[in-house]
Amino acid sequence: MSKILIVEDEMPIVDLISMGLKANGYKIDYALDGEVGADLIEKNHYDLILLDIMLPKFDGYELLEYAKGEQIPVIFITAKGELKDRVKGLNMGADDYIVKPFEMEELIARVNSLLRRFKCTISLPNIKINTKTHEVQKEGLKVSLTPKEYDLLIYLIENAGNILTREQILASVWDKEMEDTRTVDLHLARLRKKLGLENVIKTLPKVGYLFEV
Amino acid sequence: MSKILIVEDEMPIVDLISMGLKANGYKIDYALDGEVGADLIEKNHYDLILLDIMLPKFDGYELLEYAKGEQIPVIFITAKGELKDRVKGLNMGADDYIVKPFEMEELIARVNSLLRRFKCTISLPNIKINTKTHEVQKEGLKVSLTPKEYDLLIYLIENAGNILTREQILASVWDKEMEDTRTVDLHLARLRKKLGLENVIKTLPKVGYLFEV
DNA sequence: AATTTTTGTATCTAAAAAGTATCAAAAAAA
DNA sequence: TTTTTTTGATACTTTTTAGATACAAAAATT
Repeated sequence: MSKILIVEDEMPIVDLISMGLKANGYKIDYALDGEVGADLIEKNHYDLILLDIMLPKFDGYELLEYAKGEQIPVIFITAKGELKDRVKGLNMGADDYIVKPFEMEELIARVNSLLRRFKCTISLPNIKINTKTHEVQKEGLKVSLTPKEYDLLIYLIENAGNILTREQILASVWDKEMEDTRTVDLHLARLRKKLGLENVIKTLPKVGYLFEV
Repeated sequence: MSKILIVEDEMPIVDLISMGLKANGYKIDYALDGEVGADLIEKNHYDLILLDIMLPKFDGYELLEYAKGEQIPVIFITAKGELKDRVKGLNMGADDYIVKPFEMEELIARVNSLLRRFKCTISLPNIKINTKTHEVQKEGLKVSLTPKEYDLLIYLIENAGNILTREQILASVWDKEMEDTRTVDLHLARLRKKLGLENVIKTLPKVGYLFEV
């Protein structure tokens, strides 16, 4: 389920958008000003941001810059007539815009389309994964993973926040029963090393592993 | 995603066009005069050029000639009434024209249509393919591909950016089921060699191949 | 603190996969 | 038909990957 952040200072509009998107299966957070927005972006992972330009605290452009730094797709919300804003927004890297007042259908269509355009990438702090090409980047640099490593990584991410026993991992990634070798440990070690995940993949002694979110 | 070059000296118009096209998923570069335009064409690969006739440095016609040398489709932007220009432009090989001031919808429709129409030539960095005659050029020089090689190349391009397993390739290009020979590898190797695609067609061990975009 | 258990990791080898040269069959062209 | 071109099978080489083992380090237990 994709998570969307709405940054918009008019609560009625937030409600409206939020309602429409929730009905379409999206998970919504919102911020009423830029500061809270930046904060939320930093603390959470969003798949898309809906951004009003006219914001209290700091304006939409700053937030846009921030969001693009995180490579999150952004749809700009602009008032009618604010052509300048739209141009500036798109030039700064916004991926689409929508003009107030807008139809909910249109918004949803644009959100769906943009997510489709973007969704082939999983982003974690420092790490980016292109699920289409299996390309993995660490701090912008390509890291080449073997298929097993890649599978393991995806499995860990899918189960991020859950404790995984070696048996579970072995069963899911290797399709094997109980084994009494260091295989799982070994591959986890390689992942940790290659991607600098020493502090993200936690070892729970006598229990298993945990990919922290 | 197609890349479009706008060559136009009035920034507001550039902004306007740029905005409209970006929102439709095109990637945009622009040049404010003919010199920069020629430069960009030389350095990058564009799928289409939007070209104003009245340009500083050298005029649109020169640039048009240059663009047509590269076989890139061109839409001319003309001011109202300049019938002469339109005729001249079309005679010189422009593929379409649009009259200022124009509706964004119209421009987008024309761009879409022209790109569709021109799709009989596929251009990649260094490589040009005429899908009508099946002629393939590498750095301007004809490279003769066998039918299988050609089919394979087209298939790869159509699926550029996606991982293709040997099974998929075999199924699509050979219309065969699972095989346990080096056939696919062999043909890939021949393509790589003939077209210098060693670094474009990636091998993903244990997975398949990837034509990088 | 000493011991035991568990986990981390370096090294090495087997095996799997991919690259490629060669050659013969099949298809197309002459 | 003969010749040429295209296709693909085979065999061999090189590269990559997976995983076992052994030992070190860390954690848990006594």
